[in-house]
Parts: sequence; structure tokens; C-alpha cells
Amino acid sequence: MSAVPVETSRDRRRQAIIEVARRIFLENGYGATSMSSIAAAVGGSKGTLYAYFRSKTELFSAVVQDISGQFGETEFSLAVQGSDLKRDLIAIGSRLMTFIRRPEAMAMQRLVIGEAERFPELGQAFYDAGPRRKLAALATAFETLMEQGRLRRGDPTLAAEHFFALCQARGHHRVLWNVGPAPDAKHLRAEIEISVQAFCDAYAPSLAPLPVAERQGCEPRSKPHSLASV
Amino acid sequence: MSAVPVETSRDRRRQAIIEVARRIFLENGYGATSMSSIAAAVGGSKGTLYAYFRSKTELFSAVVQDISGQFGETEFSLAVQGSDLKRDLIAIGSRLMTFIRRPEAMAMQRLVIGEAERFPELGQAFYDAGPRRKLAALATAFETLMEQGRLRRGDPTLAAEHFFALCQARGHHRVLWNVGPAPDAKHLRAEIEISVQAFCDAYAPSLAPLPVAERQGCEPRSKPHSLASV
DNA sequence: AAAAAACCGTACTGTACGGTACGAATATCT
DNA sequence: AGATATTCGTACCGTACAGTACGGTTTTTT
Repeated sequence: MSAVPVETSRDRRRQAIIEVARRIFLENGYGATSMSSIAAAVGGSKGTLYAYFRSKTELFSAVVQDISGQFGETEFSLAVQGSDLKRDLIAIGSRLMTFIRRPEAMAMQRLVIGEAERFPELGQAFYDAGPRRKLAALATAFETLMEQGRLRRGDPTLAAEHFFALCQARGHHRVLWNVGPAPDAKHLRAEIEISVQAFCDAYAPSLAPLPVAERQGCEPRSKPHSLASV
Repeated sequence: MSAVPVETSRDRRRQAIIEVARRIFLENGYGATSMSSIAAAVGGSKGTLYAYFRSKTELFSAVVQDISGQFGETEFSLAVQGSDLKRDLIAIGSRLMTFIRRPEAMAMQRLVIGEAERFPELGQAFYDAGPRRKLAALATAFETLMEQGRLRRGDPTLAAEHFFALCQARGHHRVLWNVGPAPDAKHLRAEIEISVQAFCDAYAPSLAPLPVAERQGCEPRSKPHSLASV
């Protein structure tokens, strides 16, 4: 644990390379991106590039890690504060969708999904840093609501997944498959309002508790994401 | 409209090539698949390959079209026949999930999503042939149920999308991102049972009708998928 | 059987890639 | 200023790729 996070010039340069590389990887995909083009865009030489990253896969890995970190660190409230549950959920859903539907975020998802079979660690790292964290935060909020009797009892994590799924139901696959334009703010809002209504009805506290299914392994709960090598 | 679908030997060979190419594309992705390897796997020469397909992109397009066709043509009942709605929905959900979670189907989704930005027509064609059709069939069934007062009134297509989303909620993203193993049959079943329960509660006929949001353009209803060129 | 078409194997072209080598230029540190 | 580390530009290596060319061979048609 170093006390002061020294920001050497090397670190800055490394970060600059990552940011340029990110743009190009996101635009062109992994296979269609050449190290030469990255070096040219970064304004340096290829030799320098290889002084910072030993290979193309290592640079790619660094880029995905970097974005994953941003995904995880981008905080927005997932807490339910007010007395109007529906209203709060609409706000949460809007923030979530606005966040993950940004063009850059979509490009990232396409990139990681497309390479998930060849770079399994990256899919894992991205999921851990992004979706898993958000789901966990949401689940915590839902757990409290369940205990307060404001939400139907059941598996809080599954409730979070259901909430997320309902919010994405209409638009996400279209966007993922690049079918038609992304919904504008107005449609997104209407979409979420109906989804939240459906969610609130499905999880009305007056209903009998939902069964809690045993969860299949693969939850490294307290392991953020090491990803030492790729 | 030719009266008889003559199956020439050329057609058969073309189909054989497509089937081999499909396997290799699905295994390796678009960029990492070479025409030479396809020719070798097909047992022919590269010249022959180019006698059937003018370019790599054209072959890729043919492959995606072919699979899309299979996705669309693979029929399984999405109708609700019995008096036990929940039971029928569980059966439908199971069939749907089993179908789209096959390793080949998952590889296909990853492939199309990964290339969706560079081959927009393919994303569209796949969506039209696969998900859109299933959703439309399900929506038809739901519309009837709504009219019969067995399901809450609202937009039937949105209801189908919600149903689909709830069924996928837990496992799909994990599978798409290649995080952990795919759920086995037992877990899948339990997952779907809870999802269907939530859906039935969200769409209980006793609830007030859901608002019907105006749908954003991009529904070429009566246009199957031409995809003349890529 | 003769003619036509399709196919095969192989070699080739041009290009692009990941990665390396190296001397010159530049910046950084003491 | 002098020593040191870093960066630059460029050329290069080996490889692999999409796509073409072509002569010999098999299959199909007439």
C-alpha cells in the first residue's frame, strides 16, 4: 500500500495510450485494429507502444480493464430514499438505462461479447466491474425494502435482475443488434414507466413470497477482479 | 415464383459449403476465420469457394442468413392451449430458453452482436428472422389471452418482451459474457418457474390495464428480410 | 465418345499484420 | 554540462491473409 499515488509521467503516457487505443478498439473491434494505427493515432512510434505493452492482447486487456473500472466507479444513486417507491424506481431505471445505452458503452458491450469466447477473462472482468456491482447495489436496496414490507419477499438479487431485465426488455436487444435507432429520451422514459409499473405489480408486498432458488456457483463475492494476465 | 424448387447439385454444394463455413465462423469469429481454412475444411479448393461466393463477406452473409432462416423456421408451440396458464407459460419459457441457450445459438448471438456495427444488415436480418418472429407469435397469443380476460390488458408485444426478458433475467447475461457455466436444466427450470410467477403477477387480469406506449419506428412489419447485398 | 462444365491443387500477387532492431533525436535527471 | 533514460522514425522480418491464375483432372451433359 503506497501512501501517495505518485503519478509519474510514464503513468500519464500509459493512460493516454489506453485512451486512444480504447477509441480505436471500440470503433473497429479487436481483430480489425492494428497496432500501427494505434501508434499513429497516439502520435508516437510503434516501438514506444511496445515499451508500454508487451503485446496487442495486453494492450487490449488494459483497455478493457480501464473501461471496466470506469463502469464500476461511475456511481449513481441506486438507493430508494423517498416514500414514493414507483417514482424512485423510475428514476433509478432511467439512470441505469441512460448509462448503459451510451454509444460508447454499447460499443464496449459489443466488443466484450464478441470476444467473450476468445477472451473469457475480459468478459468476467467486465461483468464483475459493471453489471455485477450495479446488481449487488440494487439488491441491497431491495433487501431493505423487503424487510420493510414495501416489496414482496423473495431473493433480492433476483428481484434486481428482474427489475433490470424489465427495464431493458424493449429496447436493449434492438440496440445490441443494431436494429433501428436507439430510443430517444421520450420513448425511453415511457418504456421505463411501464416496466416499473409491471415490476411493482409483480413485486407487490401483498403477494405471497417468491421462492428463493438455489443459486448456481460462480459468485466470487469478495473478489473484485484481479486479471493478472491475459 | 418458380413452381418446383429444383435442387440442383450446385445448390447442394453451396449448402454444404455454408454448413462448414458456419461451424468455423461460429468457432473462430469473423476476423479470425480464413477462406483457406474453410476451403480446406470443405474438402475443396479455394478457387471453387470463390466460384460460389464472390468474397468473404458474401460467404459470411450467406452463413448468417442461413442460420437466421433456421432460427425462424424452428417452430415450437408458443400457443397457450390448456386452462392452466402458468403451466403453459412455463413450458413456453422452457422451450424458448432451451432453444436460444444452445451453444451454437449462443455463438451465433455473440458473432452477430460482435459484428453488428460493421455488418448492420446482418444484425437486422438475424433479429427479423429470429427474435422478432418469436416475439410476434407470443404477442398474438397474449393478445388473445387479454381479450379473454385471462391476462392484464396492455400492449401484447410489450407483454411478450417482458415475458422474454424475465425468462432471461438471471442467466442470459452471464452466458452472453461467458461468465461462469451455463445453468443446467434443473436451475433453468427453477429460474423460469419464478420468472413466470412474477410475470403472471405483473400481468394478473385483475389489475388495471397498462398504458400502451407509442412504438418508435423501425417495424418493417410485412418485410421479411431481403438483404440483397452486403 | 465427344464436348462442356465444374473442380482440384498449387502456386502466385499484393497487402497488411504483429513484433523487432537500431541509430538519431529528445527529454530528464544529477 | 554531462550522463542517462526515453522516444522517434523507419526499415525490416516472418507470417498470414484475400483473392487470382492456370493447367490438369474429374464429372456431367449431349
